[in-house]
Amino acid sequence: MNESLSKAQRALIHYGKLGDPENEAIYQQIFATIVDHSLPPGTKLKEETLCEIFGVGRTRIRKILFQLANDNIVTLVPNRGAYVAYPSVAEAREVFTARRLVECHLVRVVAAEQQERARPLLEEHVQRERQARQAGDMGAAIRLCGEFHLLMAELADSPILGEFLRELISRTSLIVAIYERPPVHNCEMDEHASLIEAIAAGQAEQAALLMEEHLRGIESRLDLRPPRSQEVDIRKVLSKA
Amino acid sequence: MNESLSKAQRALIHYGKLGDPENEAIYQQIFATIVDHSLPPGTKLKEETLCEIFGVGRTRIRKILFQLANDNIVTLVPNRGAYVAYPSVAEAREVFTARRLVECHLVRVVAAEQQERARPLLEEHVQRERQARQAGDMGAAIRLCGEFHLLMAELADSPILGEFLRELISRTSLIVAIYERPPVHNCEMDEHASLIEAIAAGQAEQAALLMEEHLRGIESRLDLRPPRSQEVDIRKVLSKA
DNA sequence: TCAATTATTTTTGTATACAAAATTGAAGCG
DNA sequence: CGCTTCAATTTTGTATACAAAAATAATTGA
Repeated sequence: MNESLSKAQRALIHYGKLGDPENEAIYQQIFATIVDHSLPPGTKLKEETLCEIFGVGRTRIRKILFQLANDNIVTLVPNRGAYVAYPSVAEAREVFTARRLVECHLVRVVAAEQQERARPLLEEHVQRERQARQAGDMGAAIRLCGEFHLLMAELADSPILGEFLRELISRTSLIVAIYERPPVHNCEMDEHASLIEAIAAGQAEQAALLMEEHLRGIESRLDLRPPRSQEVDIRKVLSKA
Repeated sequence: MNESLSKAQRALIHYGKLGDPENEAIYQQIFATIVDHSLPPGTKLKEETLCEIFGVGRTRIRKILFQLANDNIVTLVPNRGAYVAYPSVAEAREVFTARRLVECHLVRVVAAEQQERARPLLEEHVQRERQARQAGDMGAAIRLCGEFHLLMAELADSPILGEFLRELISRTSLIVAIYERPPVHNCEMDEHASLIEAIAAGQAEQAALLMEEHLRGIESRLDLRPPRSQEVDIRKVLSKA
């Protein structure tokens, strides 16, 4: 067989991007730890340390860090190493803009085409999140809250937008970790509940509106004013003395 | 300094994702060759061969292939190697859906907020594309046509949506290579021209509409009927004899 | 004492050697 | 002649050794 395009190729055997299941597991573990705020933004991720933790060589850790960088939750600085990403205010704003665009679209599709399938799936999920929150497991709660939004892509049968949304949601976690104002309940549960109602009723526009408000609500509970700590003109500050 | 978050980190030194400029150049070269249809979908990309071509070790080629896989224009099959991606019909459809969503949004923003800045930039670009086409350099024409669409993200100052769009556009190139019907002029030049008019006039809704039609036009000139070569039920076909 | 410079250590980047898996080609059997 | 089985070859996956760069510590001279 001299043919360049093999059947296996067309069949699209999707193993996750890292090929090996063990690599995938390590990736997921680091990913989860970043997203649930256990590793705060800016944390240095030294290769050697990760090697020891997971008992693998540097090659594999390197591949995983590169993947995380592609997810935009890790920043790779040449010759300096990997850090948990620290999104800027501008990035934060655009993440929310993009989320509104994508999620309003998805929720509209789901409400229009998948009302019946949606309700049980979504309600079961909200239920699980409620339980995690009551049990005090905030890590799981954050993860489940993100997954709720990802379910829209699943229901709309939109893997490409889903993958993009997955990125946006994990970046949102970092943004919240950096810019949250003291008393923040990330995703209000009752907002999810009323969203489910609109979807199940097939009210696409109403659902889109609720999603829009929901996301604006999250954004508005952050402190995204431009002039943050850095950005100070040393000259002006010091010339007062 | 024991601090985990360094100043260099915050400053976000964006070197391209591959760190080294030489790696970036190799990446760009392979990327361009795939997108301009020199390497057709399904082509096997053997590591050793690429090493010889570019005179570098396998480690670096590997990183570059991994990056291309993240762009979704290369598929990595575990233990089998890298292939130029071969998007399915379903993927093709979703790429166009996502493009309509993103590009209509961007063009609306540009028409509403950047009318004055937009016209000269866009017209100069269309001009260059026209020249390439007349010179018969179809590779450059394809590239420039894609860049025209990317300019919207630039003008709208939306790097995140821009990066996503960059992916979608390069995937479109593969899709066109696979599913085009005989006489296809990829992006109609005059459609771009009327789009520029609407933008420069600040007619956001009109511009969005034109973009929508433009993208639907491209999609409609493809042959995206579901039952393609594979997908045949062997039993049914053979039981007739 | 403090700043600048140099030496040392640490950490990342790349090539390469070796192991594992897949492909190819050759026998062997029906 | 076609099909399976097994060996030989090719190709990918990973660890590791070494080079390059950055961070840290020590030294020197005002």
